[in-house]
Amino acid sequence: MAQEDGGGHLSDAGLELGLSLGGGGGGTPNAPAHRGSSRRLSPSQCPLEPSLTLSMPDDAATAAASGGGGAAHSVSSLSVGAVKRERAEEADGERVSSTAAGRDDDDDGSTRKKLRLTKEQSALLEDRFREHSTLNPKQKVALAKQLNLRPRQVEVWFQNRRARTKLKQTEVDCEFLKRCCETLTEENRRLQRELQELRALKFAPPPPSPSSAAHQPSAAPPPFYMQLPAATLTICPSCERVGGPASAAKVAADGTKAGPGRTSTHHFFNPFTHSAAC
DNA sequence: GACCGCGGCCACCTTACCTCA
DNA sequence: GCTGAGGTAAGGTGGCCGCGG
Repeated sequence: MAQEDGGGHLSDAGLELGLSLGGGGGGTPNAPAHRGSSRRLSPSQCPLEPSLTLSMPDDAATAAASGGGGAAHSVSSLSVGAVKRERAEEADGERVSSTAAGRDDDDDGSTRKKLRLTKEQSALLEDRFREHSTLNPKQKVALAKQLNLRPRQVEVWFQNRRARTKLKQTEVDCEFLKRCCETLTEENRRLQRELQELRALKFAPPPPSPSSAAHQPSAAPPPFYMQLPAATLTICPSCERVGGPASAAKVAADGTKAGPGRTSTHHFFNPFTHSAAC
């Protein structure tokens, strides 16, 4: 699939994330086709429902180097399906370690004890996460051994860490979209005012001198789309026009574009939903 | 080659526990 | 000491993919 990050790499506390708007994806050491690493966020996660997808950094190269893909499957994994085995073994007393919080002998099996990772363990896990947001089974086992934890704990930590990162990223994205929305609203208001002024001018008596007709909106700030990064101006897939607010503004200004049967021809390709209102 | 079952991994949601104000 | 909020380890579930029969 060889998906690329859609751009917008944001750094979050040193964590590089690929923010893929709509078609993103990356690579994981374990997944040859990078399955599941780029998922649509549920609407509940973002009130603006931009249908964002987030992707983790592309680790394809390192995956190849570290025996990812098929090789990863050859290593006996200790996850989910194996977790049951692992837990059964643990129930039999074959605990690797749960000494992280100094509570290693208090488990009667009925109550769930919360173990806290030590600072050193957390720091090392963070380091590894910065390198790769996912682990292949070999790395997992090695790291678990190094940290004196169970592989399952390392796996869970990475899962939770990814979730936290994604949540944080979602908040950032929502904030960005909110600002976009506000700016566009303001821009729309400004254009409406400008349109009203131009209409008033049209029906007004001709000006005595050209200089007085210089009712230039040049004092106005540059349109919003001029302030947008280039990545937000995308090509509409259906009509292959440059999308984004620029096209919408162009169409709005050029009334001839709207035919009899087409009330509005907005070539505003929304990069978040991949839907062009053409 | 298509189909099916299985194992593995992941995202996502939820729960339970811990810490702190 | 009690309480509520926030953080986080861990449990559970469903989906996707690769592999082998």
